[in-house]
Amino acid sequence: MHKDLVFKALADPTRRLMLDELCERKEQTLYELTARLIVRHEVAISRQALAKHIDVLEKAGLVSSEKRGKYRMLVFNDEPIRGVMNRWLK
Amino acid sequence: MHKDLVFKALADPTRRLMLDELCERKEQTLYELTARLIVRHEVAISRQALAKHIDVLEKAGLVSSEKRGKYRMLVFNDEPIRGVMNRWLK
DNA sequence: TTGACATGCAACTCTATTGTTGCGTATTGT
DNA sequence: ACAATACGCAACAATAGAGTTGCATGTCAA
Repeated sequence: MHKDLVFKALADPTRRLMLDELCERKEQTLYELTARLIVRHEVAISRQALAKHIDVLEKAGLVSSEKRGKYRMLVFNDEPIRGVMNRWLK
Repeated sequence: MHKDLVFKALADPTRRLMLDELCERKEQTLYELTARLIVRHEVAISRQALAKHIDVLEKAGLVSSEKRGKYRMLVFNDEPIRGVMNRWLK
């Protein structure tokens, strides 16, 4: 878990929204997540753009994915978030 | 305190180093900070570049500055950091 | 088997970010 | 007064980031 990647991943507001959504419903397909972001959060973005964001989140360890048939299941993981801010808090 | 700005500010490794240094010694001039980053942390960067980073940190509320004569005193503020990650932790 | 569907991959554009250089200004010590 | 010092401002270059489009691949249901 590289902290650089975690901070980078959290820097984008769309990715933070994706984490919000995945935190609420831990297991979703990329298709579900895309639909939810567009409908519920009014994110005007393409599926491919969201797939790129997922890659960034995955490299940071914040999301893990598993191929199930034609679906890609996404699972949120809060472990990288725990403790990254502690260095500045007394 | 806009969380967008906080996450953006924390996305850059040089800025995180600056926060580390300012967290350790709460009050420094921009000149002191520059010298310390170059000598102690081997950051190869110009004073102007660091001044820009300070602007970003200031807009995020992570650093406040005060003009004292020809010096610009920098003070670290951890308040924006507290609680920004809570949304994803149960 | 064939068509619809969910996803993967690659090239491209556009913009923001990071960094530099050069010059200007205000303050301080001698 | 004058030189050194600490900083501010603006223009520019280089890179990375976010998003799009187009097409390919693999899976499932009829």
